[in-house]
Amino acid sequence: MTTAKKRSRGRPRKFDVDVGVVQAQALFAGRGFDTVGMSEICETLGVTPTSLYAAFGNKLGLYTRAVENYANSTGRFVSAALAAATTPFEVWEKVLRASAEVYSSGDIKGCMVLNGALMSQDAEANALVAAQAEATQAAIAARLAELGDPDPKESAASILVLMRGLSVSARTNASRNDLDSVVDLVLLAKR
Amino acid sequence: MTTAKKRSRGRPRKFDVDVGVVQAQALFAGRGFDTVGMSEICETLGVTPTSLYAAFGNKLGLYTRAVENYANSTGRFVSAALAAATTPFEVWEKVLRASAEVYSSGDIKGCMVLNGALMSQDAEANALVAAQAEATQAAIAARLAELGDPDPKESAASILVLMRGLSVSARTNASRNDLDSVVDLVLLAKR
DNA sequence: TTTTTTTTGCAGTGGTCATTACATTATTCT
DNA sequence: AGAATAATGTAATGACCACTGCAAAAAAAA
Repeated sequence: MTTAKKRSRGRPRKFDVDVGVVQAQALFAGRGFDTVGMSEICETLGVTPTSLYAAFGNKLGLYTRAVENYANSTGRFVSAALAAATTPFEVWEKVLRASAEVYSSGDIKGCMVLNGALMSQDAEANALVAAQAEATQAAIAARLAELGDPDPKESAASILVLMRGLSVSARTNASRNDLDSVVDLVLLAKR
Repeated sequence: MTTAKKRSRGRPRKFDVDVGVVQAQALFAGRGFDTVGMSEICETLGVTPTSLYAAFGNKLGLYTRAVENYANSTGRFVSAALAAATTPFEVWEKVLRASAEVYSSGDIKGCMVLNGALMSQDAEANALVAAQAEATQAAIAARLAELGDPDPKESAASILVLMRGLSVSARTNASRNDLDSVVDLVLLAKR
């Protein structure tokens, strides 16, 4: 669903907006909202502040695009896991296993949304990622309910607590094996 | 072990350094290293920048004192739990239950050390809390080894992943009950 | 009382932050 | 060609950042 680039009136853009969002996403995912400077983003994208603001409005606008893009790319693994699960247990299994894998792979560790909630003092930026996390939790609860879980809301809340642990640990120091061990342990209890 | 306040030469301090550390700790614990400004700390303590820098050197010096103070007060619950445990299972039980309780009580949710690692871009501040977290993990591993755990290092790593999940969740949105549910689940597996 | 030591208050340092005014340039529509 | 539109580059904006120079003030030591 890459945006169709139809030429409109006026001077053409020097840079690709979608590519810019992806580059900004990488910066924000790595260090959160506050500590990534607009000047740094400008350097990375090879664009002047004027152009950046013309394209995204302000920093929060760009961050919003970045979070949306994350949810629609990397973050898709959750809904994929939910779709693949055929029992409540499989929801736990597939979501947590995928989390451990996704969060510990690549050069930026952890989840942009879950980690982002801790990394900012900006109220609006926090609200953005908080809403995203809540939506994910709600989706998990809905799927669990569909599959007959007796207490889908509590289960979904627990899964999110565990995902946060995996995400933050991946970012700080934990190995892939450390994450898998925790998942194994939890699944042992749910079996 | 409150520092004995012996009068030395020179003009006396207008503020109590130990009290200042506690107040600064509250600010840092709530929002991390970067986003708490020295000017804000000055206002809170009722002190000018000059006095603050005379007392603590620089921002990192004050943060260091704050983290140390946290480790020696709130953070003591871990070593207390370790001392009370008489089996490897009890290490899991007492550490995780105490974590859920401590992290969800008070007005500042979560652990200053575990959350702090995510909240800063400053390399030295990060190294400080990372070292503190590693020390805690090592202490858990040592106690597990003492009590005959077959793989104390992996167990300690898992416990820290779970503690991070509890801490971050407490800070973002989770209820006490959400945290307890996860602990119950894990203990079920370890039983 | 005078000297020494330490902290204080005031006012600023250079630097970085997100954001923008202004004029210019490149494109499409008429 | 000429008007309309939307991007561009240059250069700056005020606000805030951690941090400090300097002189006055308050205590102990001489």
